[in-house]
Amino acid sequence: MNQSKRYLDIVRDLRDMIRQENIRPGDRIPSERELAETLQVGRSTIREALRSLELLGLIETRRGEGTFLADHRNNMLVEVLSTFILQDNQSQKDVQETRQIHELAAIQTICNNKATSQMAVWEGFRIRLSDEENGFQREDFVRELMVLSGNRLSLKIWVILHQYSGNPYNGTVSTPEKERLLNILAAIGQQQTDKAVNEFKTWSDWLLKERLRDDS
Amino acid sequence: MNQSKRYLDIVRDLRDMIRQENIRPGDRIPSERELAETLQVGRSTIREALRSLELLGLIETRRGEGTFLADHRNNMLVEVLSTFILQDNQSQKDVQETRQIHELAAIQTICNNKATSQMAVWEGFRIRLSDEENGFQREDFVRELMVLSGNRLSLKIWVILHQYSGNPYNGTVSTPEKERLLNILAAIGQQQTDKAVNEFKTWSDWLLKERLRDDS
DNA sequence: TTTTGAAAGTGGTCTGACCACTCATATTGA
DNA sequence: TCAATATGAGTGGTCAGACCACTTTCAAAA
Repeated sequence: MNQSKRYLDIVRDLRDMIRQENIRPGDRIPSERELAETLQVGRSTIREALRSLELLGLIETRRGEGTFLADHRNNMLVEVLSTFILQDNQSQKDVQETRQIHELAAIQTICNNKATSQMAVWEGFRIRLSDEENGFQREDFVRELMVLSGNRLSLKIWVILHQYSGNPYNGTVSTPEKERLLNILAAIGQQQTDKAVNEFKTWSDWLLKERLRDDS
Repeated sequence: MNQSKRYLDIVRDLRDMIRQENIRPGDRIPSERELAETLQVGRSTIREALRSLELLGLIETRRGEGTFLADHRNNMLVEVLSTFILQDNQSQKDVQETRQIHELAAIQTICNNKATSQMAVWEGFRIRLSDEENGFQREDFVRELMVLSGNRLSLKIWVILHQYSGNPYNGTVSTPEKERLLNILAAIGQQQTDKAVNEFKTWSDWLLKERLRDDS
């Protein structure tokens, strides 16, 4: 009777359609008008369903082209949720802490895995650090850690938190920092997990303190 | 130039409005027509934004009554996402991993803090575990960990991931589990951080494996 | 006083109309 | 012939207006 929320049915129908026709990420799904015709509902109802799925990052729409099943690797779910979740108390401390949680977990994962701990990219960082000329971007290093940890969700969350943190790794390393970073890189290469984690934490905490001092 | 997606702006506007006017969960937000008038957009655009937020479980609409800010208990989000996203093993793995990252960080924080590690609530868990009659809900324990870690952002992320994970801690502990948990509780009480973390990880991993076996 | 029912307000849906944009194709110009 | 251009079909983005179904309110009727 009161089956309110027809757009929810549409969401279901879409899911089934995607399943049945084996539509894969990146593929195009029928146009809004076509779906409205097929499912016998108004176009606005179709759009409500599609917009919902879009906000969830499940589909992607391109004006003039069509609607596509999204590669959920880049979904905005986390972003949307964060903007809502972080509304009340802008507890910067929580954000910083949580960001670091993900970073430490990443470096731990990397150390515990022989393949990732021995990657050439670390040697590359070492060289760039030793090169006096070359400005070493902190963020490149940390982002590499997050990427190589292999956890895409964690990476996505980190990116958001990193932005919220006011890009704490922005800028190039100072001379006293270089030694610290070389230590971390060495620990990674030798799979000394605890040492790498601790050194990183020390560096990260120190950096944060510096930044606070600069602001005031 | 024209940034498409007006409804995304609406989402932002709504967030700001909710924040500014201090609208709390359960409170009513302006009607669709009112919002359309205020924000100078068509009602259908407003609806697209609202429907998106509804699917996320952030608002709740009742025909004839209005739209309300939701309590964060809605699990439609989980249902929809699990049917769309979680088919992918890698994603599933990422979610589980990320959830555990937050849990391990929480238990570590608790152990490192004398106040939280000595709280009476742990003694309460010990008693409940020893009591044969009393069914011990795993989830109560883990949620307590997350809450007492003091990081509200981490807690909120965890709640979401926990739902995504298919409530891995659902149910009561079996007899062989009790010893494991008692060990964890003991380690917490004695502030043996590493031990607590490792024991917890072992338990969590074991639980996950059990669950996978049950499913197949 | 209690009951009833009409009115106002709200979300749910549909229709039809434009607009802005993309892309494939036809047309034009060299 | 070939390249540049114009055009038209198709698509998502948005709007306005119209009903419908439902809830609440409150004044009129019993």
